[in-house]
Amino acid sequence: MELTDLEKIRVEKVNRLRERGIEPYPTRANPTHTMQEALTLLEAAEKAGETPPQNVTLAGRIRAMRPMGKLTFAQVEDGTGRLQFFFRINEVGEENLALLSSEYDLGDFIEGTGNLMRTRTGEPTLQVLSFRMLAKAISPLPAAKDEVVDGKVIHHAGLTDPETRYRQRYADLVVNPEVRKVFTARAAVVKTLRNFLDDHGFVEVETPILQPIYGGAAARPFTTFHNQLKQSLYLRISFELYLKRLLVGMVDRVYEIGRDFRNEGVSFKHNPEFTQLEFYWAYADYLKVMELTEQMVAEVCDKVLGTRKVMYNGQELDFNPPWRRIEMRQGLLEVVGVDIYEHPTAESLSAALYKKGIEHNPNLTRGKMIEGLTSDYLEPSFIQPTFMYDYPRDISPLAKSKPGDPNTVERFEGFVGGMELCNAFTELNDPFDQESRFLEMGRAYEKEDEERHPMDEDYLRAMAYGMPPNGGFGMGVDRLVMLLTDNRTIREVILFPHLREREEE
RNA sequence: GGGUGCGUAGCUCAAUGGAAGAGCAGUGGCCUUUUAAGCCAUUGGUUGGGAGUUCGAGCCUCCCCGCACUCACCA
Repeated sequence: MELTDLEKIRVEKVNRLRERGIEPYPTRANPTHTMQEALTLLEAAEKAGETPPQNVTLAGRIRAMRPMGKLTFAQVEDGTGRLQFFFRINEVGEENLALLSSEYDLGDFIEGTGNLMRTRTGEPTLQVLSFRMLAKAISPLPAAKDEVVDGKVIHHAGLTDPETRYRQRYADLVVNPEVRKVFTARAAVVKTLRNFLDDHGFVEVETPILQPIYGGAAARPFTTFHNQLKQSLYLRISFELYLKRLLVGMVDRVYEIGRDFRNEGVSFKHNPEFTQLEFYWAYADYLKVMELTEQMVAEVCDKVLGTRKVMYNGQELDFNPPWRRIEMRQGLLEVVGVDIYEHPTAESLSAALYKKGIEHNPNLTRGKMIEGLTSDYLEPSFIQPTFMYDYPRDISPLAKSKPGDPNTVERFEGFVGGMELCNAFTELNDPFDQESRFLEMGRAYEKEDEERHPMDEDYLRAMAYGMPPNGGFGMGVDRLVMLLTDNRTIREVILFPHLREREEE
C-alpha cells in the first residue's frame, strides 16, 4: 500500500497509540444504542420531564471536530444518524483530551460513554465521560468544506468526480449521504416488488445464470467455460425460457428477480449486468398483465415515496393507473404518416417511407425497420407512463399472434421518461409455431451474428407437454429506480457500475 | 467503434507560452458551549503517462491511459 504524506502521519498515530498500550483496532465495540435510538430516548425523556439517559455508550465515525482549548465538540455518525459528542477537560481529564487532539482524526471510529444532554444551543449531545478508539482511519475521507471567495460562499460537495465516486463507492457513500438514500430506496423498491407479487400468488424461483443455450432476448451474451465438463456456457441474457418451462410444470404464477448479463455497449441506461424482474402468469394475457403492471408500479411508488407523482428530470410523472395506451400502428400513423398494416413486407414499407422522406435503413427486416421508427419518433415523447402495444411478429419470436392477424403479436412495452421500462406479451405456447419462429429468426440473422436466436430444443420439448396460455412480463429494475430517485444515469443506481479496468502503478 | 470535452495538492477549484496558487483537510500554537467554530503560523505538486516544438510548456503538437457527454449498436 503506497502511502501519501497525510496517511504517513496517521500511521504514526497508530504507532504512538500502540506504544502507549492502546489498541487502535480493538476486537469488539459495545454500543448500548444507535445514534437514532439515543436521540429518541433523549427526546422521550425531555417530553416526560425526566432526567435524560445516563451512562449510554455510542459508537460511530468522527465526521467533524471542533477543538476549543479545554473542550472539544465532535460530530459522530453511524448508519442511523449523527450525534454530537462533547468532551470537556472536567470529565475526561487533561491527558485524554490531549490524546483526542493529537491522535484522533476525521474518519476514525470512536466509542464514547456518558450522559445524554443538550448544549446551550439545544444540540442533542453525548457528554463524554470516557472514550476509546474503535478503528483508526489511515486515509483521509475526500470531504471538502466550502470556500468563501469575494464574500460569496461557494459550495463544494465532498466528492464530485464521477470516476472516483464509482471506483471508490465506499468513500462516496461516506461523504455523500444522498447516495445512501438512493440505495435504501432501491432496496425498498425490490422489497415492494417481491411483496406485491407474493401477495398476488406468485412464487419466487431461481433459474440458471450459467446456461448452455442463451435465449429469451436479442442480445449478445458473455461466454464462459466449465473446465471439468469441457463445456461452453453463457451468462443468461434473460430468464424467460426457464420461467416458462415452470408454467409447463404447473407453477402457474412464477417470478424471478435477478441479474441479466448483456455483452453490449454501455450507456446512461445500459450496464453490462443489470437487475431484471420477470413474471409469468398462467391463464392471463397481455391486457391483464398491463393492469397488473400499473398496480405494481403504483404500489412501489406508494411504499417507497408515499406519492404517485414523481419529479423526474424536471417533469412531474404521474404513476396513477391507467397509463396512456397507444397502439403502435396508430402512433406511427399519426407521427410518421404511414400505416404499417398496409405494408406487410419490408420492400413495401421502405418504399412508403421514402415517399414520405423518412430516413431509414432499407436493408432491415420489416420489424426492425418499424422498431427503428418507434425508437426515433415515438419513444422519446413517452414521458408520462405509456403502454405501446401490438408489435410486428418478426421482432417478437416468443409472443403470440393476434387472432386473425399473423403479422402482429400481442405485445406491449411500457415507457416512462422517454425510456423503455418494461416489455410483456401474451406468450406463445404453440410448440410448432414456436419452432417455426426460431427457424425464422435463424434465417433473419447472419450465422456469425450472436444475436441470432439459437434453437432451444429442450424448450420446445417442454412446450410440447402443454403450456397453459399465459402472459409474461419483464422490467428493468435499475431503470425503475432511476425514475423514482430522479437519476438520469443507471450508474447512479448501481453500487459498483462497470468501469474500464485501470492500470495500477 | 466514431465525434466532442475533461484530467493541476487528500477534496473542490484558480493560474495571457514567462516564479505552480487559493479554500478546506493536515501540522504547530491560542481558545471551557461550538454548529461549515474563530484567530496566528505552516507543510504539501513527476500539472494523468510519454515524446516533440520553443530561450522557456499546466497552457501548443503527436501518441498512450482514464472519465464524461454524444452518435452508432441495443426485443
